[in-house]
Amino acid sequence: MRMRADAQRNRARVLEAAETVLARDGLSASMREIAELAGVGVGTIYRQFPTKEVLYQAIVVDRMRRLAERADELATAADPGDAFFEYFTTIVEDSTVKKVLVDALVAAGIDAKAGAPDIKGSIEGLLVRAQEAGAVRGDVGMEELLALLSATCLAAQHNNWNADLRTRTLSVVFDGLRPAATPTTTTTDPSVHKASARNPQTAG
Amino acid sequence: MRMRADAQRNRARVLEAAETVLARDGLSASMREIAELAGVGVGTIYRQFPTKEVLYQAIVVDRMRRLAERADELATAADPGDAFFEYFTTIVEDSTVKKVLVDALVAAGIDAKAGAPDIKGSIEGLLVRAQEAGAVRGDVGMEELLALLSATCLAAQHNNWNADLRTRTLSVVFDGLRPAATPTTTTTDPSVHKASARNPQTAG
DNA sequence: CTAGAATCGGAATTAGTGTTCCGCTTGAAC
DNA sequence: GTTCAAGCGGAACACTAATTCCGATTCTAG
Repeated sequence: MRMRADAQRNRARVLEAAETVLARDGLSASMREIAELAGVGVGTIYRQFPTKEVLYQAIVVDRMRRLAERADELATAADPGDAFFEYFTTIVEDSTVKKVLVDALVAAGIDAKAGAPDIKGSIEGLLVRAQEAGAVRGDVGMEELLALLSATCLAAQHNNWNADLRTRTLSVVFDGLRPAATPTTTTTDPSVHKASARNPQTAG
Repeated sequence: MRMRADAQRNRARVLEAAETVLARDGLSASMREIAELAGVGVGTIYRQFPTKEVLYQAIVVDRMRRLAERADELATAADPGDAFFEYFTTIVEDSTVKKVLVDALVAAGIDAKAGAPDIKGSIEGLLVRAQEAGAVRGDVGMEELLALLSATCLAAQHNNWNADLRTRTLSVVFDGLRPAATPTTTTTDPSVHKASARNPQTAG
């Protein structure tokens, strides 16, 4: 059975407002604020989403889906090393602004969460390819990778990293992720760090 | 003028209980719970600490002081590299259990906080010595270091890292912090990571 | 245009927090 | 032992936020 037209419109408004507010305030955002921004009463939200948590879920799952999609796209990139590090950077960049993402990414240990697409699998794809290409140490597992990803996202958001600090910090982490000898790269000068050579203009 | 004996006893109890509860729950811990654990009424807490924040401050400042002391101790260690990495590890270890520490470490951007000792200066001492000894890349600044420290503490606590994951994750970060060629160390085998060689039995 | 059900808005309810208040208790000075 | 101010406990208050409820409104089938 189809929804009434106004109900559909309101549902969309609520989702949009929730996305905005949750991005800014994370799980501590209030329903009232979302309702106000959406231009509806709180009751209207509850008609569509039985609890605050379900509303969050809806938004987080959507974000996760997009993230997983992005990972799958990058999985076919020409340079698996670049793809891997770009993906890592993108997520950390996002998390400065998207508080929910971080809360969610971390809160539930990234996986679990009913209905969430298999983002872990998608990321693992990137990792394995990057390792096969020799761009990432072979002895780094998914656990460490997710731990590092959580860590940087959490800090980036919590301390509001600026672009410069983000670049410098990730540069250290990325160097740690690379094989000790960086055998495949053409540069033999150890003072050249890939991470700092990345050009942010390619975003989107 | 001296405090009444029972007041002194209660103050100590409150501090101890607060330390415990805050360690577990961070800033979201409730005064009621602290009072209960301490075996006193909430009013008793407020007699000694005018607000929740002052109570937190007292505990955080104390922790910071101990942390700074530890850093100063390690600053005279024989091997500045070991000292630096050991210190980093210790703090991350602690933060799995001590939620306040992390909240505080991160919330205020580590410095500021009235009355807190100059922990930033102490840490910088360790960093500089480690860099002079060639154990840490010279181009790593305090900002990145604190960012990495925040990041790992935050994640360690939030995701409840176990000892194994902590070791493996820090191993990656530490490798990123070392100079590319690791020139000074006697070991030439790159698969040997100092971090994983640490023996946890020396705690306390 | 009208009926009537779906939907709405936002006041009321519920629950949890930090903080204040005040009658009762207790340490310690004499 | 007496005295009494310092100190105590925890009920009461003020506030905030999630959730419920219901009279008023709005869609849509006919």
